[in-house]
Parts: sequence; C-alpha cells; structure tokens
Amino acid sequence: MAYWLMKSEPDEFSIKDLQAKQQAPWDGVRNYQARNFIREMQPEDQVFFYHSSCKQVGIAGVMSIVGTSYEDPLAVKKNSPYFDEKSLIENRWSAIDVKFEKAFEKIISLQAIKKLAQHDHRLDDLLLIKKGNRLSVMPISSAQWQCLMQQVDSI
DNA sequence: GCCAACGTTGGC
DNA sequence: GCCAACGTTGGC
Repeated sequence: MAYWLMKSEPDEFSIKDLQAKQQAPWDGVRNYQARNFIREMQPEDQVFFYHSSCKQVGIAGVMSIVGTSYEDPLAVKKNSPYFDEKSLIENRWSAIDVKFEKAFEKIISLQAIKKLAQHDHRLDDLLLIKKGNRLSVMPISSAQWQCLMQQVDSI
C-alpha cells in the first residue's frame, strides 16, 4: 500500500465536502507529473487531504483510494473549465475516486509541518516543503506518513 | 494583491 | 533543441 498527498482549495472542494459525499472523483488535475502519480495509485492507498490557497493551509484529513484511475471526464466535456481539446484524440488526463476516511479536529498547518521537519529527519525529503514545489499530487513515504500521523495524535 | 518559482507554448 | 514569453500555483 502506498501513501499520497493531494491538494485542493477548500473554497472549491474541502474535506467537509468529501465528508458529506463520502466518495467523490478527484478530477481536474492538469499537470503531467501529478497525473502520472494518479495513474500509479491502487485501491486502499491512503491519502492526505491538503487545503491550499486559503486561510489555514495544511493537512485537513485522510481519504483513501477507490478503484484505479480512469480518463478524466471533465477533459472531454466541452463546457467544462477543465476541457482540453487534445483529449478528444488521446487519453491525456486521469481522474480517480476517493473515499472519506477522517477529518482532523485540528488541521496540521504547513507551518507546523515545516517546524517539525527541522527536528524530525523523516521529513527531510517531504516534497510538500521543498522550495518551489507546486505539485498538487505527490507521494509520501511510510515514514513521513507515520511522522505526520503522530503529529495528529499529539495535538 | 504581490511575487517567486515553476510548467508550457511556440518561434526560430 | 534553445529560450523568451506567458500562464499558473500557492504561500504570505
């Protein structure tokens, strides 16, 4: 089983929205590296739900992967903001279904993660806090996952 | 709203 | 294949 982190702007789609729906497609990813990670995902993989571009940036909860990736329907939907003309002739973009697992009582803030990384070497290679990294989908090692989950328990 | 950093596009 | 210009991401 693998671990991941996926970003969403809570104004668009938040952990609460997922909680209400329980399951939802994760779509609209338009970056090749992120797309390739989506294609690697397997059922039951665990995923951090990260809130970006908002007042409280950080990890807001956990979801899990359902099934495997499929062609993103929004890419071929003409009136969608995620429509991509080139998708009509080739399978360019992928989506995957995610299931709600838990919403943290308190968000693990980006600031707290950065602070923790100063002392805990398990977070040394955490892509989230690498300078200039803008990936919206990224792999998380099991050591990193454990480290961050411990942080949840200690709050 | 600002801006650093990155990805993509397209001319050459 | 290079690289300038542009668009986007995302923290602050």
